[in-house]
Amino acid sequence: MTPVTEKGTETREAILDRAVDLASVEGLEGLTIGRLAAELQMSKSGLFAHFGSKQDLQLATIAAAAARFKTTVVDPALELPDGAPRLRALAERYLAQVNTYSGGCFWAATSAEYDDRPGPVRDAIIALLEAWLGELERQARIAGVEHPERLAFEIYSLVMGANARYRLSGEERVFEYAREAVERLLPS
Amino acid sequence: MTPVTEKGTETREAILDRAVDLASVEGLEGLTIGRLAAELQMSKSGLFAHFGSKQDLQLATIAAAAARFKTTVVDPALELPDGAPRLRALAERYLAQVNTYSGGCFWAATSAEYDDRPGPVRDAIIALLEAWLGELERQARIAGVEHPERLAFEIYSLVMGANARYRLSGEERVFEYAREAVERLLPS
DNA sequence: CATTAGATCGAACGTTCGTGCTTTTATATA
DNA sequence: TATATAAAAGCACGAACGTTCGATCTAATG
Repeated sequence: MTPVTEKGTETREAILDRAVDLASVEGLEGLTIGRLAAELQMSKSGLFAHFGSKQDLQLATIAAAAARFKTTVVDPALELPDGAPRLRALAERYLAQVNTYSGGCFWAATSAEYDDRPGPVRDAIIALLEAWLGELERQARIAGVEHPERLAFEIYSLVMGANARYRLSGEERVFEYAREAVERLLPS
Repeated sequence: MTPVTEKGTETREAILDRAVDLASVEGLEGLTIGRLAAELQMSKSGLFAHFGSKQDLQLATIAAAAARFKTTVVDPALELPDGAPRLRALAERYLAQVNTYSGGCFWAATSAEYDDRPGPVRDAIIALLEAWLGELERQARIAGVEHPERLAFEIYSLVMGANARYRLSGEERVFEYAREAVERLLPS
C-alpha cells in the first residue's frame, strides 16, 4: 500500500516550515544548516541531503513562505468581489500576516537582507514582491483609485513600517496607526 | 609641533567612514574586519587594534552613522523656526539621506538586521531611532498637527518604504510617491 | 528471506571569521 | 638626532560554517 505522503517530502516540509520562521528571525544567511538541524533534532548531513546546497535551501524557504502568504492573505480575499472589497481584505490581511512568523514579517527581513546581494535569492524575493504589489495595484485600479501604483506603495510602506516599529519598540499601537492610515487611503 | 589631529584618530575616522557605507550594504554582521581592512589596504590586526572587539566596532560605526545623520538631516533644519517649517525640512532631508550611503539607508539595513538580536547594538539603534521619531513628533506637535505620533510613524514608514522599494526595483519614482504622500500629511 | 533504493547519520574537509600575542614601523618630543 | 610612545603588521589559534563521503538504518519489493 502506497502511503499518501512519502517520508521524504514530509520531512522536507517540516524543515521548510521551521526554516521560514527561523529566517524571519535570523535572516536567510543567518539560517544555518547546523542550527536548523539541531532544532529539528536531526543531523546536519541528513537535513542537507534534502537540498543540494544552502542556496537551494534558501530558495525553497522563500517558496514555502510564499505559499504561506498565499494561504493566509491572498486566498481568503478571493472570496470577495474584485475592486474595493477585495482590496480592503488584502490590505487588512497583509498587515496581519506580519505577526504570523516568529521573527516578524519574513519579507521585510529577507528583502532588507538581500537588497544589495545580486543572485537567484534576491531575484526570487523581488519577483514575489512585484507580483504582490501588482495585485494590490490591479485591485486598486478596479476600485477606481486615482493613483493605483502610489496607493500600492503606500500600503506597502505602512505595513513594513508597522512591522519594523513593532519589532523595535514592542508598541502594538503602530498597527492601529497603520490601519487608520490605510483606511484613509482606501475608497469608501 | 603638535598636529591638529593625531594619526590614530585620523585612521579611526577613515575606518568608520568606510564602515558606515559597508554596513549599509552588508549589514553590521556582514561588516567583517577582514574585508574592511582589505578595502582600506591595511592589516586585520592593525585595524582591529583601534577597537577592542567587533561589537565595539559595530557600536562605533553606529555612532559615526548618527553623526552623519545629524550633519545632513538635523543640523541644516535647525536654521528654520520650530514647527511646520522645520518639520517639513526634516522630512525632506530624512527622505533624501537614504541615498547618502552606498547601500541605501544605513538605519533601514541595520534595524531590520538587529530587530531580533538583543544586546547593546540593538539598544543603540533603538535609542537613536526613538530620539529621531521623538524629534519629528515634537515638531509636529508644535506645528499643531492633530496626531503627532501617528504622523511621525507615517513619515518613518514612507521613507523606509521608499528606500526598500528603490533598493529592490531601482524605480526612482517611489521617492516622488513618498514625497507626495508626506506632503499630503504635513500642515499647509 | 534477500535485495534494493531512499533517508539519515557521523566524521572530516577546507574556508572564513573574530581575536590574542609578538614584532616591526612610524611618529612626536627632548 | 636620539628616544619613547603610538600605530600597524605578521602570525597563529579555536570556533563555526557549508559541503562531501562512506556507512547505517528503514521499509517496500521480488
